[in-house]
Amino acid sequence: MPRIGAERLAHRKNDIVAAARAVFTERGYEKTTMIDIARQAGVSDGLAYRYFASKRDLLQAVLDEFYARIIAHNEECVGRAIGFAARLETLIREHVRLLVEDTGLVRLFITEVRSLEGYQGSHTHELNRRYASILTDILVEGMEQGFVDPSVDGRLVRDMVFGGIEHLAWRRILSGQPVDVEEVAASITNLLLHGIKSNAQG
Amino acid sequence: MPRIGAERLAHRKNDIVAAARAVFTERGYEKTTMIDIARQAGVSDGLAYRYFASKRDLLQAVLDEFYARIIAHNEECVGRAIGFAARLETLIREHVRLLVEDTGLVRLFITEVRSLEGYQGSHTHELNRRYASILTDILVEGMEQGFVDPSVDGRLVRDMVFGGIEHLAWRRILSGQPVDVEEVAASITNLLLHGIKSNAQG
Amino acid sequence: MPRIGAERLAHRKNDIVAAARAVFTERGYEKTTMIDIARQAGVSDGLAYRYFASKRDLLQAVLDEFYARIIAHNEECVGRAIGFAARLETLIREHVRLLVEDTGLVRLFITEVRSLEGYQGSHTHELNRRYASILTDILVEGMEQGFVDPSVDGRLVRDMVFGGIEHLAWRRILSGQPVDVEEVAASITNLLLHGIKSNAQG
Amino acid sequence: MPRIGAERLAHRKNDIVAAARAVFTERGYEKTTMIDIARQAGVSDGLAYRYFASKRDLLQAVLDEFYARIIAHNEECVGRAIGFAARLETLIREHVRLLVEDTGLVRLFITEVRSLEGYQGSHTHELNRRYASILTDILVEGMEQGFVDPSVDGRLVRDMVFGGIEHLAWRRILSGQPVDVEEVAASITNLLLHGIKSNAQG
DNA sequence: AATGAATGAGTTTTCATTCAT
DNA sequence: AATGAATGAAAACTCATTCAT
Repeated sequence: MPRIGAERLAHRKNDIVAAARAVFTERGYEKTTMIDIARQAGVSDGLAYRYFASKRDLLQAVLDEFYARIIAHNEECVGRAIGFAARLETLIREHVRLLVEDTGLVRLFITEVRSLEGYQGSHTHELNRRYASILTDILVEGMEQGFVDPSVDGRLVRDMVFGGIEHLAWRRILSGQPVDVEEVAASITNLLLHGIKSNAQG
Repeated sequence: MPRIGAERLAHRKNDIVAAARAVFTERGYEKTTMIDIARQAGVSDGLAYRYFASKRDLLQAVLDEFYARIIAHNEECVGRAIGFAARLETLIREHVRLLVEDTGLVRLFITEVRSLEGYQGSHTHELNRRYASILTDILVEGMEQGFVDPSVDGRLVRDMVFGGIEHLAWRRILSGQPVDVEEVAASITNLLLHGIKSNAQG
Repeated sequence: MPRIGAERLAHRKNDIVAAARAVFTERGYEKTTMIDIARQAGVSDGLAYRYFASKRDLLQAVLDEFYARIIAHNEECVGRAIGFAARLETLIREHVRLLVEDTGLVRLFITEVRSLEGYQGSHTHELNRRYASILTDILVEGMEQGFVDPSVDGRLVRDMVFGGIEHLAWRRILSGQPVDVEEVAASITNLLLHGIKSNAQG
Repeated sequence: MPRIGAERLAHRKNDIVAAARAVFTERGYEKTTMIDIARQAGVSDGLAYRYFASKRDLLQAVLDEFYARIIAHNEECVGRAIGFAARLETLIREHVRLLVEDTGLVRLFITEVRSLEGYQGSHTHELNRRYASILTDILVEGMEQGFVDPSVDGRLVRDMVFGGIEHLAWRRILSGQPVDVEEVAASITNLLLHGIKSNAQG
């Protein structure tokens, strides 16, 4: 007599992950209790353990879901853009948007994911790799088409783009100033393409 | 008649701060216990409380000491360099060196300092501001001398430099690959100055 | 679907309060630990915190329960007695009985309740007031009926009765001598009514 | 080379007892730390242990000194009064004064002395006995001279007087109202002598 | 499947007491 | 005699996790 189908089960599980995301991003991993999460999900704390073996696993699920979502989103956006410059700016724009709209999740990611034991080789690491490859692919294509200087180190660009935007997002968060996503993305793209050097001097 | 002078006292205090730095950077703030720190310092846990009123205070001390050290170091290095490009590369180089040599501390800083209650307007915030101004000053000077395009947003550059190097350091740490500080600094400086665009296309 | 009903819940809570009463009265508030109480109640220390937010709260609960019990008991006994003298003696008798049977609780009350922060205006204060008013009401009635000298200060009488019995109870406890409640109550009532002065001299 | 004589030694000891009295009475025994006491006495915390083997011993010393003082004071005052009624009122007056002026010490006494292990047969118990005997002696004398009804139980009177005044003092402390020592003493004496019964009815 | 009562190890912090100097 | 650094044994309280119902 299966009264509750796989559908309902998955639904419950999603509820719990959603609740965990909400509380983790608000309070941070350490300061969040399983009861906080359960209450937020409208279930008992015991039930969470039916779906997730530990608090850590729940974090993993939140992070994976986040990654999957942004990879899908950004891949799609970039796929729709045509040409090197447009693709690059699109990715930068969507990444800025992400950081600005999902700061809590990003912070959670940054502070926790890297301390996840066995990160190397983990599913999360693989997702991370895939996310990064969106940019890498754009750069490789750009190089092949002659838009990008062949001496440029793709990994360095990746660090500057993702690290720089992260830093920017935090600074804005702290100061409370709103961010104009389009404008900031344009500026970053421009900076990345041409650097800071004055043409007069160059 | 204190037989144990202020010297020994300060020494002990330094021992405890050093131990705290070591353990905090290895395990993170939340996962570190006062007993861990005390044991590392070779003292009892009770003694740590003679010098620091709380675990939080100890973190503050670690962070402040760190900031003071790097500000002094980088200001001095930059001060010795002559000319815009040299100054910029010097700062980037020293920042890379810092992140690579002190990754744990940087991570601690990033994950904890920003969640410090009352960060805005705090002593730490002021130190942060001062550290950032080293780069800002270089850029302003560079603009005045015509090396930097006037349309460049200094804060954006700051984000790209500090955020990018941070990201780079982390990636290297995770992968365990060694970093050639001089080479990486040169690459970053070059990237920052000229961007990624191919001259052939530009 | 809670399988363990409110009944069981209340039962547990009562167990813990009872255990707290036992240990507090034996060892005093400060010297009692939550583990002492939990062990006495046959539960873990963590569980006590499910029911009471703090050790202080547990004390409050013990005190309130005590007060409620004695107010109900004494009001009922006094209500059944007819006439001023009988009412007065009844209250004195029941108060003596209380002190003799519940000395530990009374001591707890005396030593702790008065140092309770925010005692003034608290629920406990209100209960205290109500307990005191049982005697006050008897005295007022006695005055109206001409049994009590109008110049008598009711509050003073209250102090003599409650304070005196308290003192007596303690002395007896220390010496370990049994107390004949009826006899002592009669003596106190007599003393209170007529004073110590010899009629021969009066 | 005895540089510091017994005199200075005794002086130090007195300083420490005085400091202990001040802090104990203000904060209570449990909440007072040895460092509080040492600081108040202007000495190091280690030194206190040269004079007193433990915190408990220090409490004992404070209590003994207090007892010795009030016994001497009250015995002297009572000794100067002439006649039963005057002696009785004098003792009551001085006891009220004591409670009102030294509330902290009295509270300390009440809350701590009775939990002193081995109170029975202790020096403090002996002092207590002696203090009580001041009143007993007055009553015995009063009986012999026909002022006091022979059926009166001296111990009961003692309880009413000491317990009653204690209760009164606390009530006043809590309410913050000032106490007119002379007036209150007169009222209590009157109540004790004549009781509350209306003459009209008696 | 679902609950939430129950556990107990772990955390920060305090403080009486000791002892090298 | 005097100091105060140092200890370590608690204590209050929290929370991930388990399990009877």
